[in-house]
Amino acid sequence: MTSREKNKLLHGTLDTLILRTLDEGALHGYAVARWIEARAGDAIKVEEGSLYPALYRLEKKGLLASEWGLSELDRRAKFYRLTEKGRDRLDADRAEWERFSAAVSSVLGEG
Amino acid sequence: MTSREKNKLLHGTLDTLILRTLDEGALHGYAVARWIEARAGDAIKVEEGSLYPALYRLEKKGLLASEWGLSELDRRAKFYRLTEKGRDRLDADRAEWERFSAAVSSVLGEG
DNA sequence: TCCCCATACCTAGAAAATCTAGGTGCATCG
DNA sequence: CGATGCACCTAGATTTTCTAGGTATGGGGA
Repeated sequence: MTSREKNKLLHGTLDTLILRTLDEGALHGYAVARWIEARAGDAIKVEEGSLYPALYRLEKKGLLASEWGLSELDRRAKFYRLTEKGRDRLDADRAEWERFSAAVSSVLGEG
Repeated sequence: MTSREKNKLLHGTLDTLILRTLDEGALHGYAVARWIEARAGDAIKVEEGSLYPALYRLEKKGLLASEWGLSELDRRAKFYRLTEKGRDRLDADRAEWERFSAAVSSVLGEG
């Protein structure tokens, strides 16, 4: 392996993926990871060491709000939901992703 | 701006963009940056503080080879070209980008 | 003439994000 | 009774990018 970082492309997009996931409704952290992985096929693995720090970051920035509760399996779990600010950020991030990924694809393209 | 990093999505893709650019033929560093920016519209800005370290990294890994020469304007310039290993890496990176960007888009998509 | 800008390179240090590699506790299944 | 899955947490290493400087040359405009 050249680098220790498995998913270096994830840099900067994980936050957006989390925001998008919670746009579906409140979920606890563990479920957020599973949801993203399910939608991504096996192309993205959400490591817990990336996930939890990301959730704290987002909450600290006021993009998420959290609340303790019980999971589907009656386990203690922290549920996150999008704030209004978070929804705005999601819109902006989506647009930025479109812009950026189109640019990269156009650079990578033949000719 | 939330973060000091202007183009946080660039993380991990810059190397690939450089490899792809040099697949066109040998170019000096400064020209690589201009070429990428031209292809990307104004969606990507290649900072010199990112560019040169990236070129050294890639050369150190054996993906690029360099040689001093003269630019179009007869200035001293270091020309880089893809090695065989670099071309292989480009192929792999392209595939990984396709895979990853498709996954992100599918997560971000509605529904 | 003088200064600014573009070309072309280089680098140290800060900042940010991810991953590794551990850890906790509890419940369920074999 | 041990392993596995759920659900959370975190310190430290690693990597990459950016900021903000620097060098040197040459041409164009005031």
